[in-house]
Amino acid sequence: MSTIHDVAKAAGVSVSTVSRALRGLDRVSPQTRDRVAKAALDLRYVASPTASSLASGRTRVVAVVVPFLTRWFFATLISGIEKALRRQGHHVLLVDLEGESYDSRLRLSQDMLWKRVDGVIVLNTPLDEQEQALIDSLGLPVITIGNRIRDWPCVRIDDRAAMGVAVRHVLDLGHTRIAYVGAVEQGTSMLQTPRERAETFLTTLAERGLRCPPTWVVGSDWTAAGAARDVAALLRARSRPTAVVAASDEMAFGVMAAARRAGLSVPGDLSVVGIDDHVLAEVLDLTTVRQDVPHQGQRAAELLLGRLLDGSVTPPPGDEVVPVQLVVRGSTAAPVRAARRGGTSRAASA
Amino acid sequence: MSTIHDVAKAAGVSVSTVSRALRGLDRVSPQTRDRVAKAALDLRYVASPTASSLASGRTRVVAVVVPFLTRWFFATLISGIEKALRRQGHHVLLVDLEGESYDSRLRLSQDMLWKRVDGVIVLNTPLDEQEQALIDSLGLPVITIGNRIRDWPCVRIDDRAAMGVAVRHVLDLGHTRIAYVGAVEQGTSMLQTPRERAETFLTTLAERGLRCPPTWVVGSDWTAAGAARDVAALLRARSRPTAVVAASDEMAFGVMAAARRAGLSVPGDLSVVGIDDHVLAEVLDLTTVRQDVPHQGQRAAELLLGRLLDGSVTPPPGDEVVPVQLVVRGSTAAPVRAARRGGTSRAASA
DNA sequence: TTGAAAGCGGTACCAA
DNA sequence: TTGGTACCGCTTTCAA
Repeated sequence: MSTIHDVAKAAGVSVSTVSRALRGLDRVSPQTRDRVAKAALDLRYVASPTASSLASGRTRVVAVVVPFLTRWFFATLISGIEKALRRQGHHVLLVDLEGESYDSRLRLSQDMLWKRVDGVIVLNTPLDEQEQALIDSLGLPVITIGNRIRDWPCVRIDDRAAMGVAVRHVLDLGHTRIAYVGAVEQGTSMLQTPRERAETFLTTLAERGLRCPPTWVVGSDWTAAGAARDVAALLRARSRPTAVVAASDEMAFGVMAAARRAGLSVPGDLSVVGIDDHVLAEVLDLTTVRQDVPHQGQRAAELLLGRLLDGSVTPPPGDEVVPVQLVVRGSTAAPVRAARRGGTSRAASA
Repeated sequence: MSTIHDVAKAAGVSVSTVSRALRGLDRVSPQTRDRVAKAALDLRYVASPTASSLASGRTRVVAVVVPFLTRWFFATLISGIEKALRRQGHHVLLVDLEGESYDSRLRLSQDMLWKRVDGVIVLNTPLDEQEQALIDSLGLPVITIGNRIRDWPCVRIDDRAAMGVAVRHVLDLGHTRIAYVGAVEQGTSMLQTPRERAETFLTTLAERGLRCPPTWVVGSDWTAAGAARDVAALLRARSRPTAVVAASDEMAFGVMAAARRAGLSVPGDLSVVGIDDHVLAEVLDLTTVRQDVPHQGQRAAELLLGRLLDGSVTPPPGDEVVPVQLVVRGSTAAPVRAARRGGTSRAASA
């Protein structure tokens, strides 16, 4: 492949001129610019990103830090980020923190970032003090998504508002016996989303003068399979809820599956509502609170690029909160009278 | 941050020695090595990857080319790749080819790869001649996953065998009225997987002396929602199949949803089988043919690393074919007698 | 076993 | 508007 020197020679100018001309800087005459452009094209010249990076100190690469990426939510975010970055000639370096076990994730280390990226986007991951200090010491700008970390700009939905919408939806349908899936033991996770959603579930019930027995607030690993396991007992109990609010659509899928296995029909015997509008929510006919995931990725990328491309761009004053919207589908309905009896009305299908 | 010169000064040696010592090359005395290591540690020195790349010509970055990454299959592959690469100090640069519309994907271009990565892993994407020539001219080693491209090593399952297993499963249950979802119009896609699975569906039926009416082989965009749309008419017809074979689990989910909407029970009125063992397959109780997706990503990464780390490693002789396995769950059962009547037994839930 | 020095391929400052 | 030329920070001969 050809270098900048080849282009300079072919165009009959110096390498400095080639560099300026190709990057669109001013102080290059139109004729010169054309000549250089033509020479570059002829030689199929593309500047070595590694050389430019070394010389300029900018890599045009952004690290996207994810707790794991096999989940629809993260993959979709990344897709949105990638597209927005690419539009500005930037690239995504994936940093997957998923460790061997569920809780032991990898730690962000210097060699993942140092001189490798110009900025960082952190997806729904709480970073510890050391990791935050590392990023600071490297002088990297950061945007977070979903989970706030100190004063770094954050793109997110209002988790409390979203949960409020979900809960009020089933309340408005007339439900009073409502369970919750997605609670996380206090201190187990530093994530705001599980905590805020769970809290809001309880406070929203309280606003209507309702209370929920502790056993009806069940923890979960936030997977569909986990949620199905976790609510199974609840649904087979003599006294069972008429509605389940899940903190995410994936868990809601698990709840619907568990209901079916317990011989309960949805929404006849049990209403189920989630949050996200997962790609499968429509086909599985799940009522949910939609959030625009690709958009959040895009916005995070744009905010970061704003700082990267124009250092003078002031960091946005507060978080960027993206609106949510209730999407009513077939998994919720008004409760049937006398729903207090056990759920044994119909045989399970399997 | 400190540079190699700082370390050299601190250790009282030359930069060349630091370079050798830190990279574990021989011809460095143990004492010197220790001294350098200590100095590097003290200074929190991490070599600038951009500088090493420029000097060495190696970036320790691998491009992972995906048609889109919001699908479980791709996200899971990437996760497997990332972990395997990281173990060897390599990184993933994401190249998402998803374009604005479904068919108009981005083309691989020189500036995505040139001097940016040491190798390429292509996930289930057919590259055109130009793109192949580009990679050749850049001298990059390539591993493909799922879809074979010329003689580049490919990690994949045997699509024909997998489909054979799925079809024979429903045949063995006694089904004779079997439909298929996931056909792709000839020439529309250069992908081998859709073609081979569809072909094998038909030939496997033929082996048992069965034939399938053309209208029972339905095309699809390979999404759950698409499949649900595409089979809806089929399931409401007077004369309907007792089983549907879907070319992927996501489509199978769509078929199950469509069945439910048509008032058909699964597997009572309709058996459904897919391929993949999607993360949601278990909870949705779908019978499927499992493939180990993370493993395929891992193997592809390992094959590539073999060539990257030791140029003398001979490229593997043929494709690396990963085994599949039938996983029988609750979505398949023997057909009920007189299943020929229309599906109107039960009201849809929504 | 160690050190000196010439690149790697650009960028950016300064002079012309 | 252009060209000359020090770097950017590390790798890699080649000598010592």
